[in-house]
Amino acid sequence: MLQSETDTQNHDGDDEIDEVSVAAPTSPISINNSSPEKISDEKVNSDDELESFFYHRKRRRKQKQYKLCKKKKTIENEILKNHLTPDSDDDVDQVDLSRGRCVTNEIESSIHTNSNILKGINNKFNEFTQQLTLNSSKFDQQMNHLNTKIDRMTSTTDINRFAIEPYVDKTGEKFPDKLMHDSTDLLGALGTDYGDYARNILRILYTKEELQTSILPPGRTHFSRKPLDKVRFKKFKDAMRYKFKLSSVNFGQFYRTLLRRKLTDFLIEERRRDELKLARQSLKSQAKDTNQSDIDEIFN
DNA sequence: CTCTCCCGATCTAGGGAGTT
DNA sequence: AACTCCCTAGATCGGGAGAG
Repeated sequence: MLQSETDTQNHDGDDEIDEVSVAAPTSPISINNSSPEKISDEKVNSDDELESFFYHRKRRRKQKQYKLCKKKKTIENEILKNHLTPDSDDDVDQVDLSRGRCVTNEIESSIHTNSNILKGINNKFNEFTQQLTLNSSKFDQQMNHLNTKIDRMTSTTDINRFAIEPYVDKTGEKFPDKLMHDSTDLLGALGTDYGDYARNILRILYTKEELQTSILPPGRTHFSRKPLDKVRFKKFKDAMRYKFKLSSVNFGQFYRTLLRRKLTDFLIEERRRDELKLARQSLKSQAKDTNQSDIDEIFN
């Protein structure tokens, strides 16, 4: 086919796909070849096999319709003829009339069966729709129950409190009551959860400038910022472990999975805090200035 | 309304594996 | 050996949520 030729010229990558689709053994062409119309169909261009297949089907349907039409027309003609020619034989008339009635009965019965089938389909469809509505409402109910359960669970669960549960020591290790840094007992510091406590300890162990300019240890050579002092960071880790009685084996995992992210965010916030404050203050002062100038303008 | 904490998305650089 | 690609870890940014 001309179109396919131009297609292959235009899209080299599609060649394989085209070949497959034409040479596929499941192609309807093989079925078509065994049809009674095979001889007449030999004239059809072999390139356009798919089209010829549909063409056969169309032709067969057309022929059927044509035959039906012809039959109908002859019957109608016969009936008409019988009506218009009263001289014809009465017996012959009766035979023709009965033939006509027979055909109309056939058509009526076929219409009847078709309408029955349609009714059946309609009923089935209605049943299906009802079932679907029922199921969806059941699903909605189940989802509502699930939501309620989740709400109840989350309301009674303190995520931060239970998050460290897997890392708590279960071997009965004895933890010290005090961990001094200068004159401050680190274990005496307070915090709403382990994240809050960690931030407070870092604020005790390091100066504001250190927190603003450093990153978490161990740091990397390609980072511009230096890591926090390692000795004090060891103290920080000890404080965390003693305070929450965490297992020495699992502490590394606790630090990596739960704590580190909070700490990096904390350090970044330490850097941003002052900038934000300054920005807010400047905005405020600007607003104040504009207000004052407005007032001055009014009075002048 | 402000401040703080937190999270998802994105950026950056190193390191390993595979290819030329 | 040089290069590219992909993965990983950590830093950073933007913005939402909640407490006070």
